[in-house]
Amino acid sequence: MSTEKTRLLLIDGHSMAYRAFFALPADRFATAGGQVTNAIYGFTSMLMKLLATERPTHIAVAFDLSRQTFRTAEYPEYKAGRAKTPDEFKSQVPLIQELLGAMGIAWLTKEDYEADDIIATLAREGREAGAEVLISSGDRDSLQLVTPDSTVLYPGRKVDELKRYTPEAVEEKYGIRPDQYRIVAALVGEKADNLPGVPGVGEKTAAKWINKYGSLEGIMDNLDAIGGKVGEKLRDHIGDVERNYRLNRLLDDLELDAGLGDLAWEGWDSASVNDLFDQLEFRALGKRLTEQLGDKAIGDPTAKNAEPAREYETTVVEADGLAAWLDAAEGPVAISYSGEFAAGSGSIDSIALACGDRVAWADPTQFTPADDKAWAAFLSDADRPKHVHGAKNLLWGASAAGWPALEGMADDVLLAAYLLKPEQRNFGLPELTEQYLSRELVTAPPQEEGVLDGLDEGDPVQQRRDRDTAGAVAVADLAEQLGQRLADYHQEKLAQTIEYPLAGVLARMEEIGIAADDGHFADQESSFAGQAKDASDRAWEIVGREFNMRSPKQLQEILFEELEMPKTKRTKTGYTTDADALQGLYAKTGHPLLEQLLRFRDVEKLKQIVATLRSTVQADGRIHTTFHQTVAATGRLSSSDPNLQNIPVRSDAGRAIRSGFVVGEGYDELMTIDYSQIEMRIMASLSGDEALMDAFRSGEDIHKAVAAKVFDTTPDKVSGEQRSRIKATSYGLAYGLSAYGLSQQLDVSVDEATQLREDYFQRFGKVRDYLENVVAEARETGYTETIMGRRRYFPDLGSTNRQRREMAERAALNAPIQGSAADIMKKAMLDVDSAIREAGLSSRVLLQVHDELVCEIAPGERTRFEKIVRERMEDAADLPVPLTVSAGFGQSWEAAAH
DNA sequence: TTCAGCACGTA
DNA sequence: CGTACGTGCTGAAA
Repeated sequence: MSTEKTRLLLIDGHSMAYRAFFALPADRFATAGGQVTNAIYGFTSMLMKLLATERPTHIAVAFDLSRQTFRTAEYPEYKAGRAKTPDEFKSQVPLIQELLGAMGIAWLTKEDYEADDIIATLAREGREAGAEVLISSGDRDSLQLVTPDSTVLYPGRKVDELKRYTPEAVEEKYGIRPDQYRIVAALVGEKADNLPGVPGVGEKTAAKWINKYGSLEGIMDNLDAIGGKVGEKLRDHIGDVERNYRLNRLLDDLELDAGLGDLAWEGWDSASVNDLFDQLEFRALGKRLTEQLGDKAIGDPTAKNAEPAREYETTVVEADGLAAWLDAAEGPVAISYSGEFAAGSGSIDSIALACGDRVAWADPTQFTPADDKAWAAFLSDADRPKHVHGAKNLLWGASAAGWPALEGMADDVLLAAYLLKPEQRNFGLPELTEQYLSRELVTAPPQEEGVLDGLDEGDPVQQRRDRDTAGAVAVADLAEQLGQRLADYHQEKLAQTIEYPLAGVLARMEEIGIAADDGHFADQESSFAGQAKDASDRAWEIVGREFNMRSPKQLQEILFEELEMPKTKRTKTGYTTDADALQGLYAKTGHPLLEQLLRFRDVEKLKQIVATLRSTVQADGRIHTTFHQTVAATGRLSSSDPNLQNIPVRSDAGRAIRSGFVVGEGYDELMTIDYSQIEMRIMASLSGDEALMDAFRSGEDIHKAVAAKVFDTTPDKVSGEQRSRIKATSYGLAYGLSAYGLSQQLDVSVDEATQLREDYFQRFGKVRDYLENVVAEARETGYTETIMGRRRYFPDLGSTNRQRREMAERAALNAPIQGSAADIMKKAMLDVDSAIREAGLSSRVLLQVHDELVCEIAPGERTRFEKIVRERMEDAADLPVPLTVSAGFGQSWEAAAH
């Protein structure tokens, strides 16, 4: 038997769970089935920390049963006026209790009493038994329980910070003894409990009185001696004080189902906890629990959750040995590799192959001619299925090494995982291994004696070998797992026909890059810099001193404090100084500073863009962006390093930057080709709205045609104003724009904007039905789908938080539209790619900007190439309205605009 | 050095 | 109080 002193930990379950609920974003914590888990996760996390740091021998968690208690019976207004407990929270409480069960921790409730009363009772029992008592509560009333043997852990400012209230700490903070805390609380009142105190009396005043008169009785006896306004208020509210004092006493003599003896903590049941963590889709917590509290585990904590690393034997391929290994490999081969990679290029110095339980490793830079031949034959054989995690780097490296084009890319687990959960942030191989295989990516598997002679663990070659062999095995297992899931969720076709082959197309586009005219960029950079300097000089002169025009903080001081301009829209930290607001201020005040600020912002931004672009021009004189296939939740691509999908186009000066993207040597010109109003066409098609589809079929200027229907006139009579309003309305619809938002954008009244929407839906009623239906269906199923079946999940649609819910509604309404457009463009890119190869053309696609392709045309191919791209784009989807594209040609991206 | 907040570029 | 992204700067925190 242990002789260690009893340490009793008492936790207010609701308060801890509630804190967790508000500290963690609900949308980031939900299972695939839609169960929100943020409170459970946060609660578990806090609990683990408490257990690990406090090491209690006995534990109990107390929960409130309902709002109705003996306190509400005595004073019905007690805790009235509190916001309704969100359903999202309520549904998590039983799971928390289930978790406590698995953790071997007792939890208690008591009809008619609050959790704090249970805690007070157990605390008294503990103290009487000579235990050291720790109380974790978010209710200040628990401070009355502090004694030399009872410490209250009260949440601090940060979520995971707990302040230890010992008698000394209470005294330091409030200037009174813990047993006097009830008097402070009674005098000051507790807003959260709807217990008003004495107006004007705070903790300081209360402490002063208590110290002067010793007790509440003492204060009551000397009511008339307390002078001033506060004295008067005290006398007016003394009834409230007495009531508060009565109600805030925690009862410590409840009859409970469990006593101290039942609270001994034996440890957590690893099998149950791991099962529950699996069910809740908590990946990292199990590991943390084992690390922090492995000694308190009952059963093997690693047994259930962590599948054992697969047994495999690594063959280090010797000279001329690759062919034999490959010949003996039957079925799919998983490939993992490493090397050095830059945008569009790379070199590979480590390759691991896994097939069943056979694993091979080789350094391809050491291949003999025979190995090279076998490797090339394997890579280019479409009948030898290959599995990878992220093909693009391999494709860059393959191309740089002169290997043939890769065929038979049967599975890319990176892309598969993205299709299953497009909103997930981290799709790294270690993460996926843990997520889908419930095991760690072991980088140093047990090795056969002698296999690794001459290599020590710190050797970089050895490290690559360990990492890649383990990686290849993980890829092989993941391919199986994810393949099944793709089938279950009907994402297989999308994976096989769109995402997997697209990776190859993107890798090539990245490798090719787009030619840059650095002389042009340099000229622009200095021109923008000069203009920025000028604007800045003038602004400083107007203000009378130098300041940093790039600093919103300094700007706010000058505009709103020194110049006392009217306040703009609030931000988290002050008032906005964005361009819209500055323009508004200029309209109101006409202050010359604002002109300079706006001009500065404008040219400074452009300068910065050009400077960034210049820094990314590679030795070949071209800019090689990276396209990301697993980032945008809707299915779009994104672009980075640099982002070539947000090069300015709206202003003249901005557009001039596009002149710096030019046709490369050996090519004739650039072509830009884009879909016209693709999202609106999709909206028309998906809604089946005849009027809107007609408008598109008419072939007229779509916004004019729509405006004519809304305003009940003919297209030729539509004014410019009418057209632009309708255009904004049409696009706004696909984003879930509110009447207020529309009014802001069009600078009209909300009434007018509302009317405009009404008129619009009057003529295009099915569009409204469709948009509403999308959201309703997503609420039912939990997800939306694009025309190609791409899914996106929306756990927040059931949120009780209005802002979150409405945000989810707008995103859900937009997802099928934006996502279908992305599907279509991806399909078009693949079709264009095959068609180019079939036709044997040298022209090529360089960039994709969502609905636009930028291409480089080889001499003499313009007509044929345009026809191919145009047709493949137009035919990429079979919609009830035509997909139309328009193209332009020129020596630069700007000149190729149309 | 890292991070949040702001601002702003595109479809 | 309009969806989807990426980048650079400031200023505070570490």
